[in-house]
Amino acid sequence: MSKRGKKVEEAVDEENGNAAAPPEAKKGKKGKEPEAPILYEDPPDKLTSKDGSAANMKITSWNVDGLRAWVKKKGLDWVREEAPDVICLQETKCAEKSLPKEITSMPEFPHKYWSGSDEKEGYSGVAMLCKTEPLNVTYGIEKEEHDKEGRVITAEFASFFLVTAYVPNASRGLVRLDYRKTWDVDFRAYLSDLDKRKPVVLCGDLNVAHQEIDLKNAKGNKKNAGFTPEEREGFTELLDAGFVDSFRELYPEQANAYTFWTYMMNSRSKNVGWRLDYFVLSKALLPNLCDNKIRNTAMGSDHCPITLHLAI
Amino acid sequence: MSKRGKKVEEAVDEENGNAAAPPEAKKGKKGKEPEAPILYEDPPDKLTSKDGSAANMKITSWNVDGLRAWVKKKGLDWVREEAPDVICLQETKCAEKSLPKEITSMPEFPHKYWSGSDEKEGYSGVAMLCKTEPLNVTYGIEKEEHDKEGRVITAEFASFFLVTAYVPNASRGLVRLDYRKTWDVDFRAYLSDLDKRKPVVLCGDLNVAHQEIDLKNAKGNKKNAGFTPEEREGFTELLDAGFVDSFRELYPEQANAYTFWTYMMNSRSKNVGWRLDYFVLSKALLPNLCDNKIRNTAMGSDHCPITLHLAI
DNA sequence: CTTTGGAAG
DNA sequence: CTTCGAAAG
Repeated sequence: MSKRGKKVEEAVDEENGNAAAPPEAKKGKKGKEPEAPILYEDPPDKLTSKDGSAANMKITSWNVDGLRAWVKKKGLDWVREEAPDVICLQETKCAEKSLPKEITSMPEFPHKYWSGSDEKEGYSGVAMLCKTEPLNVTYGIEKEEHDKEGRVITAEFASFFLVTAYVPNASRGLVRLDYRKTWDVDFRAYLSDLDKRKPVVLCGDLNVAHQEIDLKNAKGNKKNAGFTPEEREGFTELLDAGFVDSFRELYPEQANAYTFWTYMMNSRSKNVGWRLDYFVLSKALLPNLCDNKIRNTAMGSDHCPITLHLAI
Repeated sequence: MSKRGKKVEEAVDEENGNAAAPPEAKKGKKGKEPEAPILYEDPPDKLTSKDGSAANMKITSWNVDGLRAWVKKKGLDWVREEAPDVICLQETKCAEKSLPKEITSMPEFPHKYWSGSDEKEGYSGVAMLCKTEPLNVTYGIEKEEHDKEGRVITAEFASFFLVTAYVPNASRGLVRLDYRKTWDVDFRAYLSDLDKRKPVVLCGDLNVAHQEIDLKNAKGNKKNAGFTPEEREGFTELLDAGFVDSFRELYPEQANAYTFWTYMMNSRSKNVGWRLDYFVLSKALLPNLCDNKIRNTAMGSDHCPITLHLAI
């Protein structure tokens, strides 16, 4: 009577999902060859920019995959320890009135901004918590059709715009890839417009692994959400518009550095992951870039947090 | 954006639900008077019948409110300790193919019978596990319209029929009370027919508290599922058809003896409960009745198990 | 309050 | 595998 045997679910993942099951993992199941996982250890924080200026702005971004569950799993303790100036959260999946008071009352961040899905409760949603008050805060990307799912918050600071985004997933079977393409065009236009006014820091779950180096199983995922040519091209076009992927800028050859691992098939313990979370900077900010950390030991979500150090 | 603030839910319970919030509980909230709960301690098992015969048949019934969760909460450890000859389970909410192997492989009960809902997965469902093989086992009550929700299993033994039932809940707002009345009529006819052939032991969640003594908050629940005049009358009519409520037969004045406590409002710790689970016997079995225990210290569900001792 | 299957990731 | 809201109790 059950409609979801284990085998059925795994089959779906392998065909359509972004589960990232590598050939090795599948072999391991049948032929019994565990294969030692290739882990990634993030190096110590570099706290100076290229020209030697000291980092003085720390921004963290984390797709929490359900704010309430993440709070229960002590996500906020980690944030307190990390102590960024701004913490950006994606996939909060929580209406404002249902927010746990552990976070709404957090004194470390007196300035808190929330955006949730208008329609589906418990879907999407982003947040930005700041130590110091931004000059201005806006929601969405100024396009009606994109601004009903709580995906973008923009904060204006003295010398830059900070944009946090939860980019639409193209979904199983790529049923939402067409919409995603439209989003990519419009989002890029939005960022380019901002960039004309002040340099931009974009952070969040951009739901794409840009190059083969950015996920474990490139070969098997070319037709899966997050690694289609269309999504990858979208990211390339964003960079071509005058932005840089700060992690890749700093570590051009670093493989096995991921920010997301599906909960399925023990992917995280095997480091079968994807780099989906980014700090993308206006080129004008390159001199201010100190480091882009991947905090892959922080638990509480299927994504890990990333942290940007700027000297600004 | 959220549609379920705490206040809204409680209001629903108080108006329509069988939440059994007593006036005291409500007062306690506002006026701060905790009120010491009146607990019930089940007496030691009596293992002889009225005429002095020794108990030799032990039957346990438990509404597990989700077999899989109940197994995780060590319900089977309790069953092993109790060691009945037959264990009857209600609200298994589990298709046969999804049963945990901890129970399907249980060697103590080589003879296992399952009945699940044909339509809604994870809804209703009953089971009967036996040490010795019944002469015959049937499912349902021989009425098409009632037999699609996995509510009844009947096992024929040498000297009696054992019927386990999960009687339909009249539901919030009594939306299913009309159906329940039909059920009560047809179920009674089914039991009477069986009774013509051999005496009957009926056990399970009959989803009615018969008299005021059978729940904490009689006054407040007269319009709520489980204590409407119609449901109570249905039970009376069953007794009038030649059956006895074995617990009440043995303990006619015993108040505060309940088998169900809503998970809401800490009802169990306050013993704000209902007696919804019964062993109902054909009158012919009265000489065989030794005891009807209420195992209210057994945890793992919002119901507790009950155990019948027969000398037969 | 807690369980379940279903949508989504 | 895990989140969430929905239906049900």
